[in-house]
Amino acid sequence: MSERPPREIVSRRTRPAKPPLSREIIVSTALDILARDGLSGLSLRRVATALDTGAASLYVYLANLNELHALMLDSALAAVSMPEAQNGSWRDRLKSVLKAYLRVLFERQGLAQLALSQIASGPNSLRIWETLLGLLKDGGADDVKAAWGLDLLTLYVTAIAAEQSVRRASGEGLDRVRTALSSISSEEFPLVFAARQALLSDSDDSQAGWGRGDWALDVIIDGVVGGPNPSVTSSAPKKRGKGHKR
Amino acid sequence: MSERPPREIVSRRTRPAKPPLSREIIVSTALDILARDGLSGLSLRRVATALDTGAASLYVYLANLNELHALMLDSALAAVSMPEAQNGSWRDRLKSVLKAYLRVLFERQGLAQLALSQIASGPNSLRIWETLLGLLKDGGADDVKAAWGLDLLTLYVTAIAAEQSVRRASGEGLDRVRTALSSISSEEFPLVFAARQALLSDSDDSQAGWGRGDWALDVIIDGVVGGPNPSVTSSAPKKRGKGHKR
DNA sequence: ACCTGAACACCGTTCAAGT
DNA sequence: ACCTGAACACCGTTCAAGT
Repeated sequence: MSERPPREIVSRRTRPAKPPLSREIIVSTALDILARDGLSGLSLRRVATALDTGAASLYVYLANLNELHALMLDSALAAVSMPEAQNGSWRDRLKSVLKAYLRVLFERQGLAQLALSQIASGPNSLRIWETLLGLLKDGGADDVKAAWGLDLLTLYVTAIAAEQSVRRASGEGLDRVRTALSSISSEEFPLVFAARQALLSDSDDSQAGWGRGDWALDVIIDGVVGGPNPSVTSSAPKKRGKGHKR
Repeated sequence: MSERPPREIVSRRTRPAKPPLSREIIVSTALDILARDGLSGLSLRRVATALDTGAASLYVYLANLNELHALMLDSALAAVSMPEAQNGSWRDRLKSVLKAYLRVLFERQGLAQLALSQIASGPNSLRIWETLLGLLKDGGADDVKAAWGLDLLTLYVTAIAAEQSVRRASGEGLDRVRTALSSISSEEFPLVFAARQALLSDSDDSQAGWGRGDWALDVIIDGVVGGPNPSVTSSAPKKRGKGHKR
């Protein structure tokens, strides 16, 4: 009778039926971890732990860590909102998409780094590409120019976001520059010395790295839309007004 | 007499006096490993092994892996050659420096990734900055524009190099895009479908990602030098020739 | 001061074994 | 088919101990 102690009765509720694993759950859990701990805090083991399983279990749904990264990126890009059909000029709409893109990369620590090493090519990326190509063509770019412009603009936005969020994460980076700049001799590097204010202001317009970024977008858009072959307006960003020679 | 076996005589040459450790030796060894095995093959442990010591020994010379990365980057940038004083126009010289920069980042697997996460700020970076600022001012940029332009141009070059070398390393990335693009429905994404040729050609001009890159540099340079405030020539890349109104 | 081995707390990935 | 634990071959960094 007392051979074995009475069975311990444990409600199943204590450890509720785990939701079955799935790509989606894995990806969204990974994005949560990314948001909380940054890229360096993200690992398959941690994702697995958060899902109350072992790392090996994830390999049923993922080929490897790299694939998880790609899926995370595309999933996050779902949040890039497209402009309403006819809100403002093509240029305003183009910039608004690019800013939305930047904002998404910026909001999640480390997402931009993923974007740089991935070339997002999932469905959400395609949706963004389609929109950007359309807007560039609205601006007068031909097929080739639009394609190059798409690449240049997204690369730029991604690089901006990556540069700044890496610094946010590692901290040191910016300090290193600051000290390097503050200890410069005006004789050895006169121009750098003179420009050190402006050079530091780059990363200072905190929030979204904007202001300078807005200028840069205009610069690039102008170059893409106007450009080498003599066609279309080749005007400067805000208002140049004079030349629309053909 | 025969208590102990005769002392084994080993020439010191067999394991020659190790050269003393130093930052320089550590950095150059690390760069060798980077060149051979790429960024993913670089670790403090491997550097230590190559130097015939233990990883812990490196901490006398380095605060951490991050510092090693920064030192490696600046050391590699020593190879960026500056243009001879008066070879060609400021624009040609500017582009030649940027291309030299790109070439260096491109030659060593993984160096570009370091550059993105570091903001090179060692002596060699400063030398490059100084040169670029001078050339931009030669082109008519004011202080602020030159500083922004410096940042925009180096960021672009770094991003180009990083994007392509990551792909070279991970292989998968580009294939993923290729398959994604080839299976696109012309109904869902008509513009992407139409542009798929041009989109893929990006990364195809292998060697240095040039051609398209040359165009992009001109676009950016034009934007920086000409620009929002009405001054200077606001001309398109190759030859616009007409306006040098001031 | 410099170097070392061992330890700590992690990684991604594979594999045999369970259900 | 899906999940698991254990193992493999790695990491960066710290620390007590040696010279």
